[in-house]
Amino acid sequence: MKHSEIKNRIIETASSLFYKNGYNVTGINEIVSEAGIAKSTLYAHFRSKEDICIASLRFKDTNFNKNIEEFTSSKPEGKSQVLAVFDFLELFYHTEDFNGCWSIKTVSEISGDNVKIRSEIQEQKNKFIQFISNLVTNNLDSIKEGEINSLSRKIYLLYEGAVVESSLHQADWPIKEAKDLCSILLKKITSIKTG
Amino acid sequence: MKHSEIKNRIIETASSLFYKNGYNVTGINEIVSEAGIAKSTLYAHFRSKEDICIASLRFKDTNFNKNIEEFTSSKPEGKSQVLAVFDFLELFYHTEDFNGCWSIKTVSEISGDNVKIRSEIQEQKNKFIQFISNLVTNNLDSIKEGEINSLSRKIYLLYEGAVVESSLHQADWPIKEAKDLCSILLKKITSIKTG
DNA sequence: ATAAAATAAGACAGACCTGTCTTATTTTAT
DNA sequence: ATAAAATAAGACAGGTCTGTCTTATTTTAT
Repeated sequence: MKHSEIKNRIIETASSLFYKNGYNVTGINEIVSEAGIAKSTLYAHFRSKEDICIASLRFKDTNFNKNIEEFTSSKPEGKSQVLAVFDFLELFYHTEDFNGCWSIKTVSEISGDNVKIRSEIQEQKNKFIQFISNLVTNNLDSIKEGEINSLSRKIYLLYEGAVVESSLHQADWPIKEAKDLCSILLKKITSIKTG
Repeated sequence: MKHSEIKNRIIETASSLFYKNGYNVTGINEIVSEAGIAKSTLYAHFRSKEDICIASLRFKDTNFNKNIEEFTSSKPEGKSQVLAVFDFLELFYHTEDFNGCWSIKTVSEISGDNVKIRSEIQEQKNKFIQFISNLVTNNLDSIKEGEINSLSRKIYLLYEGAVVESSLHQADWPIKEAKDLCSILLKKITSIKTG
């Protein structure tokens, strides 16, 4: 196994365990044993568990962005491409290893003054809002410039609520309700323009 | 201090520490020392840390229900009483010790197969949805019976998203956007009836 | 007043944790 | 081929954790 492959293996193993079982309860020894490497090798690649956490968050984020961009851009342009984020979530929900939002799970576990992890997550979420903003801008040409931010944040809120609540209730009604409400919101936007 | 007062003291201390610092990182010794009692006393009142967790969740939930019911019922009847849940949240957000949603923080930390804690939280959330449902029923007499569930769940989603995201971003725009979207939703409901 | 119950204080077991270190082996680079 | 780097394996330190147990003191109940 190549040097960089080992690093990736650590990140993939850690992010999988963190997501499945939680950050605090997942020990270094468990990561090492699951990845099939030596502990000294892990600490040759990362200085601390916190650094592994950051790397895992970035790994998850990169994957997520790639997948949701691929999915939404494959849908027909217009409102349906915006609503597709909820279809994407529905697919994710029915995945075997769905366990809610890894970011929110992680911030729930860390100390309030851990700025490193917290700001990493905030940045990722802001990028996601920007992604929604682009989606809205590209697909709803009737929208006013000054309304994009507010609309994007609302859709973001619906998405985030749907992830957390579908995981909590172990049901997909939050996803359906969020999509439904988003659809109502988009109708209102376009009806103002055309009406 | 009376017997029951000690039990309450344990619950209040634990729930405060759990909420502020997290469930897993808060140790029994810390609870004991902060409450100013002996460890043997704590274990005379509770069989395990998990039992303290359940008691703390119920304590928080009881308090929350009392406060939000008091607040909303003090507002003028009609839409504004429904929207008041977001004003309540805004007040809560500006509280010194606001730290997001304790339920979601807790489920984020526990193992996926911990049915005891998980189902306790699910029940609490379902009661909250029921509270919103009552609020909607009492204040929007134009609403159809078959729409109450769906509407309540949507408002619930908005509320939950607002709590989690205002905590994550350390800003209150999620609360304002959630209230705004709720307002849009309520307008749509009533306009269908009157229009 | 006296027996019973509750509480305080803290040692202790047994298990876990993170991160460091040593030693031996394997891989890589030149 | 040979020196340098990377990895394996795991002991170890120093700390944490939950829950039990003992002993002594205080409170409660009758």
